[in-house]
Amino acid sequence: MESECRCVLSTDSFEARSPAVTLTGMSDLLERLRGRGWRLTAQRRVVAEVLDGDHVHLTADEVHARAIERLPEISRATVYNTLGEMVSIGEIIEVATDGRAKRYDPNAHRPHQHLVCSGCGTIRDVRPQGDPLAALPPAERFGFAVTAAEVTYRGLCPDCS
Amino acid sequence: MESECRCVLSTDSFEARSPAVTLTGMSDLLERLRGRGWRLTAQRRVVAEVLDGDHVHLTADEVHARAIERLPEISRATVYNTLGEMVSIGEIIEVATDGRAKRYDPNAHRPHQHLVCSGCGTIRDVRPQGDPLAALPPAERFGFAVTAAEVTYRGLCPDCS
DNA sequence: TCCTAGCCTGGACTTTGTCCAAGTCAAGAA
DNA sequence: TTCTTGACTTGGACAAAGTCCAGGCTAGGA
Repeated sequence: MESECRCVLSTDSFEARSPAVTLTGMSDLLERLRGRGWRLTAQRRVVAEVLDGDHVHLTADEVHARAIERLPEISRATVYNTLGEMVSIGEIIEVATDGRAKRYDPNAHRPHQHLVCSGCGTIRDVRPQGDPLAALPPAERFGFAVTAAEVTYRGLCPDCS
Repeated sequence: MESECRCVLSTDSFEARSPAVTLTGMSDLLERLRGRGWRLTAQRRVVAEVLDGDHVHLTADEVHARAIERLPEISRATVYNTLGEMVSIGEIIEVATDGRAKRYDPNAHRPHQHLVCSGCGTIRDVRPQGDPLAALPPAERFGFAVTAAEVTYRGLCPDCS
């Protein structure tokens, strides 16, 4: 279901490794965090590493479980705090596709929507054509200042259908 | 967090409709439930009554609170069970707009989307133009059999902006 | 009126998320 | 390099939302 990320490197090796495509995004993230005056702790580094990749939509608990593999003493509270902070500064996106646990999407700097499998829950990032906001006529806005539209497409993935 | 917002007048005043319309919808629902072989208990009747109306998006707890006013001994478990059953047979819709408690929307037989105030949480039913599904090109479907698209518009309501 | 499958109840339990006091440490200053 | 300090982390308690279950109740058919 969840895309298994093969980039399981140690915390230390992380910033020293070659600039592979997936890593660029992460270095950018860590640099941006430092630029905001964040202290770069091992915990924050690990949370950022765990969230690296495309089509990554982990719950806080999943992030914690993967973080523990690299940094066994990291606490649940720290994972929640770090995720919350990253969301509040717009570095990652909170996704609520099922009314259960929130999921966290590191792909915050490229506008996209989500395609969810009704069978297994797999989520893919997708880019529909046009601007979904444009489909809402003024008469249907009830005086709201509408600024965003989130679309969740649903269906069965190849494995479930 | 729930609406301090005065733009949510009473449910009834909104579309200036006649009371008859409302009641018809409810009778229909109860009739449909009976038609499915449901035993019509006082508890189910009360849950259906509480959910009646336009732009109604209550949490399970809110449904329970209102149900208790009419039937003090109704239990939380019964409310959850009844809501779950109504959702599973398609008579009401589950809405997850904020990653907190699910909300329940009785307007299941008219296709619509939701407009949510980022300030106070108020939710309105809206009808965008066109079919949002059509905006997702085959190349972006990853082999999924896509069957539905849920759109959540966000912005500030007149009172919050 | 009686019977019984289906429904309801209260409470225990799980999952998800928040809060806090006390200890730890990253990074700038000396 | 060492020191200092305020930001960060920890573990545990707590809260909110939802699920499960044994036992009692009842709608509706016989």
